[in-house]
Amino acid sequence: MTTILVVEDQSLVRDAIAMLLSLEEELEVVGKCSHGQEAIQFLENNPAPNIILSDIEMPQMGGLDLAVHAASHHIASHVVLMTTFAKPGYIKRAMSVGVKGFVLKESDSDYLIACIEDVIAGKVVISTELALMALDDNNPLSEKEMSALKLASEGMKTHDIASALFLSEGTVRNYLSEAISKLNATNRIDAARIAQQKGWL
Amino acid sequence: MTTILVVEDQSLVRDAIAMLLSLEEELEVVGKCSHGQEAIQFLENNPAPNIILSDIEMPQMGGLDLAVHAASHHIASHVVLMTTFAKPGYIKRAMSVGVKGFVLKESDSDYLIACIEDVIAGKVVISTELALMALDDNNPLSEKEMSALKLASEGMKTHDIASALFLSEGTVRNYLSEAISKLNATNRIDAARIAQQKGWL
DNA sequence: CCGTATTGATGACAATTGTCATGCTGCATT
DNA sequence: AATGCAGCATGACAATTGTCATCAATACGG
Repeated sequence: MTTILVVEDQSLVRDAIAMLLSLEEELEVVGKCSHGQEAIQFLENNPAPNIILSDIEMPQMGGLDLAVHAASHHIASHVVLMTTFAKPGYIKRAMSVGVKGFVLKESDSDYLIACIEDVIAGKVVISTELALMALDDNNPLSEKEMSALKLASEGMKTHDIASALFLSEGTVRNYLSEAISKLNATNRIDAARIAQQKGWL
Repeated sequence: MTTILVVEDQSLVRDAIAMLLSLEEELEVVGKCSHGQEAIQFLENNPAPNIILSDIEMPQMGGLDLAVHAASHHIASHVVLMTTFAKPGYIKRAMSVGVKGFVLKESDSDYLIACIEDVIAGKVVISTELALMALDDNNPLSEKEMSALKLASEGMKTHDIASALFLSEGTVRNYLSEAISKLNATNRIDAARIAQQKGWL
């Protein structure tokens, strides 16, 4: 019997997927959480499930951060992530964090179940389409540029970004300028949009 | 027996919800479509189901347009819409188009099933929370301000926005300034973020 | 018909943002 | 050691963006 923890913020979807999985003979849903924080709570108070099936984009804490937590706390669960959008950056980050499976919500339910079985059997599952996309994903931004752009996308002014990153305003403006030019954007808003779309923030 | 057509673009979610519903004794899923166009095809070639359960945001054709089609073609189905975010504008439009139920994906599966039963029983179902939200939908932005903000959020420069809206640059800057102040934002990025979050763009 | 809000539109001015030239590392190549 | 290269950091300057006072046009109530 394979035990599964389902993490997904929309309860309708969470319930539906949990139901779908529990109809399978060899699968058992042992927990349902609505975001990463809740999942961590669950993991602290319960034996590790065989599979943690989590959405990526969630309020509070997303699936990638949950995977990081699981890895760093030596939790013996395989992590499988689901996502609506195929953002190359997500895939790379997921792989580097030891995620075992990556499923698009566009794919159908049979695929999800097959994926879980394969992961239990020791495989790492990711659709070829996604793998290719992750390969030619050459994020040109440096760490600093990304962090500056991230803060800018949240509406912070140059001055605030500068003090948050312990830099002078000029430096921040330079990073953003670099990002704008590397992404062929017209301004920081545009740059942030492009980077977010690729999953780089 | 109540017959249902499920319309939702993410197949994983579509399959899961269809499964969830068909576990109920008195419900029968007679069709699954991935967007409005497909649903219209289905309706042309099949008897009208009792319920059309559709997502709102979909590629090709969304749930609101599907509801319009159903109403104007005198299709004897009750339309129930699902949505991720509670955007007041959606609710108002849905009601004016004769939609019988409105369910957030945040709500749980029992609620969805209860909602379907109530709609079949002749009621119009919308959670109090949503109804109130639609009522005090105090969007402080004017049409012009919204359109300017929308374009700004896509990374356009003042100059481009001005020519797109046939205004002078000064006017555009003024609209954006108004929007920034009304939303207590620090700059246009921040304002766009806030407005988007409220579903005003 | 007249005051008086309200809304749309604008430019002057101030503040913020974007670009660029310039040093300064450290690191891999030659 | 010398060279080239990438990232980091900065300030000067130019361009864009935000604020504000102002002026029409329209609407409303007396």
